[in-house]
Amino acid sequence: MSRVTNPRAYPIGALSRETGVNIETIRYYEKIGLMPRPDRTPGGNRQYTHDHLKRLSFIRKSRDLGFSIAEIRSLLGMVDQHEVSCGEVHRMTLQHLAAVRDKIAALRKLETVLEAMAAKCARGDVPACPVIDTLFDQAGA
Amino acid sequence: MSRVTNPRAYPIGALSRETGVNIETIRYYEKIGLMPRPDRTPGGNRQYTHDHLKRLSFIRKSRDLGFSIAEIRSLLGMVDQHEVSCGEVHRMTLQHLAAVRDKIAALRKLETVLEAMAAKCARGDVPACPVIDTLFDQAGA
DNA sequence: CTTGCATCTGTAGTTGCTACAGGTGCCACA
DNA sequence: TGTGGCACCTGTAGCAACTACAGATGCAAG
Repeated sequence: MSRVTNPRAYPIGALSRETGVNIETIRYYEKIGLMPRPDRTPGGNRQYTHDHLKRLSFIRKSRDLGFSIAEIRSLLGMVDQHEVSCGEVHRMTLQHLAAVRDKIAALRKLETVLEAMAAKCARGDVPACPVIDTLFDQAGA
Repeated sequence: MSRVTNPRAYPIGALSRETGVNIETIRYYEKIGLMPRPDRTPGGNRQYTHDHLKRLSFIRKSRDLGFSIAEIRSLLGMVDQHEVSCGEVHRMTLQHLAAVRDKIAALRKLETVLEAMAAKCARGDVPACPVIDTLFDQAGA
């Protein structure tokens, strides 16, 4: 009985390193119920398993893909209930894809406007600033 | 002396309508010092002038272009001090443009990945969900 | 003078974390 | 066996940029 801690368990720091998710963020995910509460050492330190690692990686990747916490919760909910409805997942993916495309389109417009503004004063310092003028021009949309 | 309120002044609701900025947001901008405190009616209601309208429109447009509150504060600071350094404004615009382009590039990548994921299950409901599988694949980056 | 919408203040909630403060656990090394 | 010191603990507050109340007044028209 020399070992009190499970040799196959990771402390939170290891999980953090492996997944690239901040320690505070891991605890935050636990608080909001996205990650299950892990076992603790007698002293109270969290002990994670490989399953936790897989789950956290899933969350991390989904976040990287821009899924919201709510969306991830819904995806994991299906996984947890062993009721992965591929149709539903597909629908969520497409919906998210549409949102991403909208965002790209909006940013492109923005890019164009910014380019135009920048181009106006590209010739150096002039008394009146064209960028400021543009922003102050007519009261609204 | 029949009129107590200035006929050339707008109440906050009118300013909101003209600029498309939420009433609560206008008060918020005042609280954080982005908008100056307007005069009040004897009863305490805010009375805005055309200058306020111009300034708020400026803020609105800048926000629409994705400038942060801090950036707008800096732009307005130059305006307020009658020291509009066109070079500095130009620099800020270009910097912001670069950030926008970075964001577009990131979203494009994301779009590609999401498309690929969605395409995998486009053929209908299959026992294992390819999207979930992709997200669960190998533990990390 | 009443009706009722417009405004008022102040606080709390949103999303997704991050950053403390002030305390313990754990483990290797002597 | 003791101790140094990093890892970890809880809990709270802060970030951006608002939004959403609650509960109290202002103001103008009929």
